Amino acid sequence: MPVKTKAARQGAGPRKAAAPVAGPAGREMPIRDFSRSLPMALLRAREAVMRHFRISLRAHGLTEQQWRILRALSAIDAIEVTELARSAYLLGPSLSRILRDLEQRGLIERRSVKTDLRRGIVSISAKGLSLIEAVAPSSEAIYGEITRRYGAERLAALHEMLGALEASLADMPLPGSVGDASE
Amino acid sequence: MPVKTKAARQGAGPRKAAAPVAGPAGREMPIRDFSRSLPMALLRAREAVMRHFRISLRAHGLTEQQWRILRALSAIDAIEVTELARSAYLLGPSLSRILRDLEQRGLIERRSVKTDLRRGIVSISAKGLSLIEAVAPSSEAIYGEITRRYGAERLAALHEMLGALEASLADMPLPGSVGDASE
DNA sequence: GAAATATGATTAACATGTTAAATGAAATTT
DNA sequence: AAATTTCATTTAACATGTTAATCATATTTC
Repeated sequence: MPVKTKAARQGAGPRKAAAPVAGPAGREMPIRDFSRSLPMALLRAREAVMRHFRISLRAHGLTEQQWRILRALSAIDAIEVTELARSAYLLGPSLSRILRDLEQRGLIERRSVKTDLRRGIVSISAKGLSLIEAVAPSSEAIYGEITRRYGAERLAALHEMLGALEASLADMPLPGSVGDASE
Repeated sequence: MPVKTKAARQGAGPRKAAAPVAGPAGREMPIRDFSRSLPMALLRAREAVMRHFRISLRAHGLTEQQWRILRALSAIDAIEVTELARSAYLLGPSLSRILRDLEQRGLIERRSVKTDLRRGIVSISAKGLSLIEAVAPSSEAIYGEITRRYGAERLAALHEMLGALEASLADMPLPGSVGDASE
């Protein structure tokens, strides 16, 4: 019988050192454990929220990203592709693919700027607006229930802290820029 | 049943657009704007953090998910695939693909449980451990700088709030379960 | 005003997220 | 024991994330 392989449930232990210490496997653990990983905590929290919306969106034939785009478009008359990418927080290539699909489905409309043929302009169609109005109620209901469970004030505080985190790192230099001669 | 299907009461917060109001385009905005979207806020915060780590990982030929797996494996002697999926927070199919790749690269080792040939056992190899030790320093440095900028206490508080959010929604019924006859 | 450069958008290539289905093995039922 | 069901894992199919390359149009430079 091999070692007890059920040591996977980390996180409850009092081990907190950032320096290498002996782990359950007897090896040195060069880094903090998962429970202290910020990206992981953000990912888990986001997934806990999103799995509720995903079901609702899927019932309407929309992915999360498609919904973000339609939502962004519903708030304005028209917008350039680059601007839309920022607004919906998508990378260019993803947006490009999704717009192609949404256009084929008749949910959006496209044209180009006459003074600069490189730029594309996107707007939501009547059909797209209808779809949003069809999805919005359940989406709002889910958001309401989440707010009720977590608490409106706590939710507002979380929003503030997330925004502050983003702001804190906005001007943090990326590795590989100046000062890192390890390459 | 679970959620009140009427306009999610905005609670105490400064309500902005719980009910449809006219937006910049003159249309009705059926839902809250992006800046108040919790999934979006979590996504943006996570990306603000991850973009720093991604560069470092990429320099070592690793993706974020591959790193999560190696990290989880480094803390234990061996682990079953299903358990590893929970530990690294990956879905089965993703894990399956990544393990195949990591094994071909010699970073992990696999075998199967003799008493149950369905189950696979995974462990990190010496080469995998070396890679972790090579990546860990810059990873820790990045984490340290993030902590310094955001503040250790604030970071701990954020962790707590994220965990609480996850816990709040753990038993929240998903749409489509009992009581929702809107389909 | 043509060549060089810069910019907006798309395409390409590969990795992962997500859901459904298939595969193979063990447990259960008949 | 054979048939069925359950379980662990993998494969399949499609959508997106990510980086690099491409294409067309604009701007700059000489």
